[in-house]
Amino acid sequence: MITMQRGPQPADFADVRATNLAVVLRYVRGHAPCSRAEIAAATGLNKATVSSLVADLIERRLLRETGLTEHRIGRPATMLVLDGSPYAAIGIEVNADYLTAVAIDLAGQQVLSWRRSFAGLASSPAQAATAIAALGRRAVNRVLKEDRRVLGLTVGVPGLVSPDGVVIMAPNLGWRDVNLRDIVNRALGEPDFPVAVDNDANLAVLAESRYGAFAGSQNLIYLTGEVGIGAGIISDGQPLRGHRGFPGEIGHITIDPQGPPCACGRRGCLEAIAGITAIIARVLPEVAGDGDITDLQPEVDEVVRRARGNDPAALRALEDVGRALGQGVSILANLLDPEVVVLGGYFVPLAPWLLPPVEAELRARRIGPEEGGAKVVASILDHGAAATGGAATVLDHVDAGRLPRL
Amino acid sequence: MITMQRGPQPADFADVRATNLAVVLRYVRGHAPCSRAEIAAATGLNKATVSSLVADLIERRLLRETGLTEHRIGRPATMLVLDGSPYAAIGIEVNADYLTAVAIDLAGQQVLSWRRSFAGLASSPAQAATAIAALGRRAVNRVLKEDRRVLGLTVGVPGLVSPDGVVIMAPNLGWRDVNLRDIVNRALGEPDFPVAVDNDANLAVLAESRYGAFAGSQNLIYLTGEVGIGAGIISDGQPLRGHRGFPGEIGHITIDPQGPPCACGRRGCLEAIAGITAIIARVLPEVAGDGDITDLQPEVDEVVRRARGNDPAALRALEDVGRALGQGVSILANLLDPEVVVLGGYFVPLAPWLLPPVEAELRARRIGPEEGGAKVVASILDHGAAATGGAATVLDHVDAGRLPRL
DNA sequence: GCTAGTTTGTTTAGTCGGAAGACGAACTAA
DNA sequence: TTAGTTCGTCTTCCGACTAAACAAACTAGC
Repeated sequence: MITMQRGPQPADFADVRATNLAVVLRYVRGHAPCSRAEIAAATGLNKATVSSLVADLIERRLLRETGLTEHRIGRPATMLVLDGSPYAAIGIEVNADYLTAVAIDLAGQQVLSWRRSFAGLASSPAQAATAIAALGRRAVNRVLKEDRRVLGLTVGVPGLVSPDGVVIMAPNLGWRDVNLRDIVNRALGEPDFPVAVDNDANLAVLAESRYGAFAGSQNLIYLTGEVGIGAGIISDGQPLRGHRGFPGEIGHITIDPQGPPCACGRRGCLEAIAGITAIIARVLPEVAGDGDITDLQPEVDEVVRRARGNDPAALRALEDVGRALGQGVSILANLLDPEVVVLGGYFVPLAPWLLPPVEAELRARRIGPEEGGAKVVASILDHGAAATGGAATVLDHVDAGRLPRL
Repeated sequence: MITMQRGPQPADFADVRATNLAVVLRYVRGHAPCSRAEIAAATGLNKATVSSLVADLIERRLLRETGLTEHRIGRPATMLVLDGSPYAAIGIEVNADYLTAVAIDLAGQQVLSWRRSFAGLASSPAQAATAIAALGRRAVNRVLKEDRRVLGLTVGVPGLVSPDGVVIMAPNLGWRDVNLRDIVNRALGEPDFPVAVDNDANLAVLAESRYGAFAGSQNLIYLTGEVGIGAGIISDGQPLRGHRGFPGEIGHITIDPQGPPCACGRRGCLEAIAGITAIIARVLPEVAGDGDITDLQPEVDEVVRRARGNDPAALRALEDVGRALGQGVSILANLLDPEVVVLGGYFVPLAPWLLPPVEAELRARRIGPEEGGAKVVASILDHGAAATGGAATVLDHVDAGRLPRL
């Protein structure tokens, strides 16, 4: 099927070829190992065409033959698998308290995963970009040392990012109007692979739709459970982009007009109730108020410890938080009708206590029929979801037909 | 550009042809009258190809030559325009208090617009379907009498509609699990054109994106201001569908936990504050409470009269309603980043009093930068927006390359 | 009026890529 | 050994776009 974009975008043979190459590539991604005949039968493409396409993909080293089937009637089939090895895509995730770098090969195998601490708010954008570029350069070198070509590098940032890679604002990093893509691109020496910058929730939801528990879902939402709460939305299989590229700002929905004050100046925003700092302040009042944002993992661990120990105050607090979160999720579910809402970030370790009130709230506020309604689950990806998504977005271009030339 | 769907969807020459036919058709729709040479220059297609495509479209009577240019250097160009006349698409809108039928030709010209009263809640689904089919049959006959072929008929219903045309629930009609598409299709005698059923907000937003003040926008939201409040969403030029096909349920967001009770059992839902019956109850307490839903236009007219007369209670009530609506719009704007939110239905006559508080609330709750943020406007289409959208959705299939065979 | 220049749209030849079907290869079953 | 089955390639054909030449129809200017 050929679909239309806004402007006049005529199609020609190159498009047909690219489409069919991508069809074969994606079929093998999902059904490896498989034979040419199987691909032809499943896709409807002619056997000869599949042979030609596969030859092309093998020549580009995107596919590899991997032996014959045996003990079957008829001529044995030569099986095909993705050959991820010659290529890799890199994703880097910027957070208020740490950086993550991930590289995955074409087959989706993680070939690198690094985490280093990072003082986001304490760094100027230039310093931060230097740190990001340094991490990126190290990742690139590592990948090159393994004889892989780098297909692209995408940076995820918790904030509003314009389509051309300018960070319009990132409150938790203290940035405004930083052209991060250009800076990183220059710091990497204008490499021959594309450098992109995107919102962390957008990237995380992409990772979730590829490698999460509901991989393959066409309609899912990812909630970042970090200092702020943002939503990444995949609708009909495509990331929702919006007019300016700033969708997913759900953190400042008013949940309780009499609730705690929020940094935005209002009271009772979702973020002010269910953001991780708000949770910590509520459960661990004794450590709250020191203000500076460092790696919050120790505090989260302590919250988990208290909940595990059935500390009544902690349990009550988490139930309140879960109800608030459930209200937010209900709005998302009724408005966007997703198949699943994935809770990410620091919500993951707290999920055993958050999920029941979230689900109760969702049930109570559901408009549509029960069956098929939105499920809520905790992410099975770790904190590197946005970084993984950054790498996945690079692979998406390949899957969509932009094959790397040899 | 060829984009990918979920499954393996190979492309071949027919797809290329269909794509390019649609490219030409859509170019002429947007730039008529224009010449073949102009189309070739603008689209990048070869002149010979454009000639071939245009010949094809003329043979199908989708385009028409309309004379030559004069007084220009060089050979005069033969101008092309859309030839809407041989075809028409029909849309029917079901409301709690009336039915609307609209037919438009391929050029987007309205060729028919009827409104008849209809007792939605008082009718059984079978009776209602009979009424709908009767109206549809009359519209079809009228169109056929004008020597037009009917390309399709789409019915808009205020409720949850599954992709195969089953009305899962429509509270304001009292329907549950009604296979309206089959019923109407049978009542029309299994015609050779497709019959579809869709949610009214989905159709209205489509009409808005084609014929409204922001026609052509790729990211817009339409709020139905009827007895309930639903949202139709167009994102990246495509209607947002959701996992089950039930997006846009915004009416039961909690705006004020201490607000008036809602039919859903909670308090202070958006619909319970800003739905048209709630507005009437607030501004005209003396007429409220009679319960049965008839055509509400007289009551709305009275509300407008009082607001025009600067009745303080009415003005205060409308400002409160506007603020509540503004909260709902803010959630939409921050979550989906639309270019514009269009207020429809009974909100249109009340817009002069609703828009200022809505905009104030939106400004106060805006997360992203000011410039380019969501605008809020009243629809310039009348109550038949969903019907017009129903017809437009039929034309969309043509524009996407599914040309009618002669 | 005639010629040069310009623009339009068609014609012709060429290329590309997928479809259809024949065919050889390589296996199992009997 | 033979029949049957399946795989993958080869050959032929066709449809659709491109490129380039060309005819048609006009204006401008002498």
